[in-house]
Amino acid sequence: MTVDEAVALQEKLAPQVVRQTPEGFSPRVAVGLDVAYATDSDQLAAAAVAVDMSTLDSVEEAVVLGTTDFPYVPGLFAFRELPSLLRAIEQLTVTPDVLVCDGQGLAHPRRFGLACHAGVVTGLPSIGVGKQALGQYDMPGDDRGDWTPLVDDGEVVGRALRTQRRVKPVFVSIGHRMDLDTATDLVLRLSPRYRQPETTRAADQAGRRALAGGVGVQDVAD
DNA sequence: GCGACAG
DNA sequence: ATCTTGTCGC
Repeated sequence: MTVDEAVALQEKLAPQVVRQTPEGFSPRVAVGLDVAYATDSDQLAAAAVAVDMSTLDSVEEAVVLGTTDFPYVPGLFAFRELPSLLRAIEQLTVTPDVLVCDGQGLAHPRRFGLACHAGVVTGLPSIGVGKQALGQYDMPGDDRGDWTPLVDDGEVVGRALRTQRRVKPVFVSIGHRMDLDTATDLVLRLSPRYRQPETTRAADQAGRRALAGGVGVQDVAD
């Protein structure tokens, strides 16, 4: 796929994003998505880790090895990571109630970041949690839970959210079948101790673990 | 036109 | 994203 085709696909799928959370949404299983890259090759490890929302324990993880077929282009991030991430999600035996992506959702120039793309193609609710913002924002207060709107082109596309006192904020935006308040609440619940959600941390670790040791997918359930 | 630009 | 251990601070 070319850059132009990728942009065209985003513009075509963006209208399909549902900015409303399903009735009675009460996720029991949140799935964290992240990709780790090898230093000396084009190999990557895409990880999908299912986390129990009540205990925040990992209940299952799937990692798939792949290669980078698409270069890193700001705005087209999903075309680099999503193909492998979808394969990882398929390996899970549990059904995700919500996907937690490492990157932006609606906070994207075409309102279709990785989290939106992942949500739309799977039909699952999803949210995006980025470490860097695409857009403008004022620094939120110092306390955990403090937030300010993330604005792009005059539109509120997400929030700069402080998940830990005096720690740099993360940038939350909706992916699909989700609203900002619910996404914010979810991210806070997933981040009781560290800056990033446990879902992202678990997926990050699973990914680099797979790149290091050749040992493949492990089910961490008892 | 120029720079900045999720991971 | 990746190169990387210990260390200062709450």
